[in-house]
Amino acid sequence: MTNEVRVRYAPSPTGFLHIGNARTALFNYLYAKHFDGKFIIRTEDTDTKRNVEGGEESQLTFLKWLGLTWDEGVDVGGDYGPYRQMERLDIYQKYVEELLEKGFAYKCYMTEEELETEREEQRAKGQVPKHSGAHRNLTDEQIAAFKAEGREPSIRIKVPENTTYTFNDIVRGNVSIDSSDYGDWVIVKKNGIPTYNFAVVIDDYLMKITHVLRGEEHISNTPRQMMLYDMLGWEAPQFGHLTLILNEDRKKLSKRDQHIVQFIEQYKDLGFLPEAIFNFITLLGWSPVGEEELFDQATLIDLFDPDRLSSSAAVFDQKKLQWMNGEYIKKESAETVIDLALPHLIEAGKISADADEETLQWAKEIILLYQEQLRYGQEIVELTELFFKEQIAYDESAKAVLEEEQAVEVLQVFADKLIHLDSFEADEIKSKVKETQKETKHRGKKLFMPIRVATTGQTHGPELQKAIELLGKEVVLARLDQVLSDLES
RNA sequence: GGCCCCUUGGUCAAGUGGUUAAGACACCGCCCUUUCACGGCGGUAACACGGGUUCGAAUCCCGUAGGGGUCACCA
Repeated sequence: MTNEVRVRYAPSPTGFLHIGNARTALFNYLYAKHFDGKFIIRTEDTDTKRNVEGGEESQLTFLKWLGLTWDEGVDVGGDYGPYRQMERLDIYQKYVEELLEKGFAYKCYMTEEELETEREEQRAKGQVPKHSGAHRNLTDEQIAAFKAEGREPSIRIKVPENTTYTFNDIVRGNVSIDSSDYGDWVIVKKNGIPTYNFAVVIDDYLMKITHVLRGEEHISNTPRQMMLYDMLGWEAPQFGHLTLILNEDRKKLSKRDQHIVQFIEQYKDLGFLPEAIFNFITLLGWSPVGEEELFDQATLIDLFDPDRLSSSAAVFDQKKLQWMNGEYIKKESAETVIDLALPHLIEAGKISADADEETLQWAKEIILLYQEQLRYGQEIVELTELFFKEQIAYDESAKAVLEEEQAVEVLQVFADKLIHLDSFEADEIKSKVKETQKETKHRGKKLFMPIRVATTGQTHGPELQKAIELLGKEVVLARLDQVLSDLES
């Protein structure tokens, strides 16, 4: 099993699961599953200042919600643990010493101020800020003096000269970057904690990671990591840099883009289905052969082909996600649709949280009336507005319908028939519509539209008879009366 | 600014030297349904630009332009 594919997703517990990170996780997952490999979750928590309480748990919770499972990780264990970097500090220590002994790394006593001054000077000269390596060869006296001042060292890598790092990117093909673009960089911070670029290499190697799929923003980190693989005499995994997800302005999606919902948790709260999000995100930066777009997870795993990963960034189209979610909602059971939508009616105050059985049943029927059109749970609130409003407003197109010459007659006759209806049910209502047709000789649009508009206030909506039933006799008659008296005056 | 990456309709995208340049979302129209919705059918709309290479370029090469990423003791 030496060729076993092992890939990982490495979340930092700094907040909620972002759509971009979810996508990275998803592609790693698909990669692992497609090649019958292992999918590993490793928590990268070395930035202790940015870690947030519950961050790790939240990440894992929403990864699970999306339908991902993993073979190794903090919660499920595995043979290559621990899976949390802050619990691997002693492991890193050994390699830090090796690098120091072999002269690949050195202690740097420069202070933050000195570093900043150096950068400022370089910028002033029009140069790109690059660490000078000033402390590469300190004498024992100098070191003693710094220590006497109470300075703590960080540990830096001596960046090799005249070396070109080339890697065959899974997404982009050959990428090469010269070592001269890098100054000596830090592998262990003053606080003794390793940096990302260092810990990642040690972990990926020890965890036998074979393929690293990560965001494009990591391209410039890759040569740093390759230096380490070289120095330690290890073979590097294969890298693949996924394109970024952009906002409508074609900029990297940032938390400031408030018009775009960006966290998986928010999508869950809005009443999106995990299967739809999984499906949609997979199609952002990857496409299968053929014209199908709706796939379940098993099919996606089967179809996944890293060669078809796109190398150009994609704009996140929320409208299409909504459409796709709607496609999934149509196929869902009544129970699931109700679970998705009902909480929103309650939250919006349309239905009381402790409503009686009859009211609840009524609300559920209303929800199901909209199953064909509902794109996400929360949308139910605006869709069903007409069922909860006392006064309905008629827009221009609605007024135009009511002002057609046959409208009054149709509504008059229809209202008279409804008054005498004992069981106010869709079938009965339908026959009353039919009787109205016979009596008034109006049919089609001329018949239905005035009724629809007068009762619902809308020219578009769900199935009419059922909607009228759910509106209830009292409300319907009141609305008809109101419209008629308005029209007559 | 240096380095790296990217460039097919408004958006997602197929395409790997010869196609009427797919398909999906959105938008518009028509049909079905005696209304609406669903569904079906159709339409508008694209190879950033300029040079090569070639009998022939969206496809290969070189420029230009535009966009993006990155330049931390953050990941």
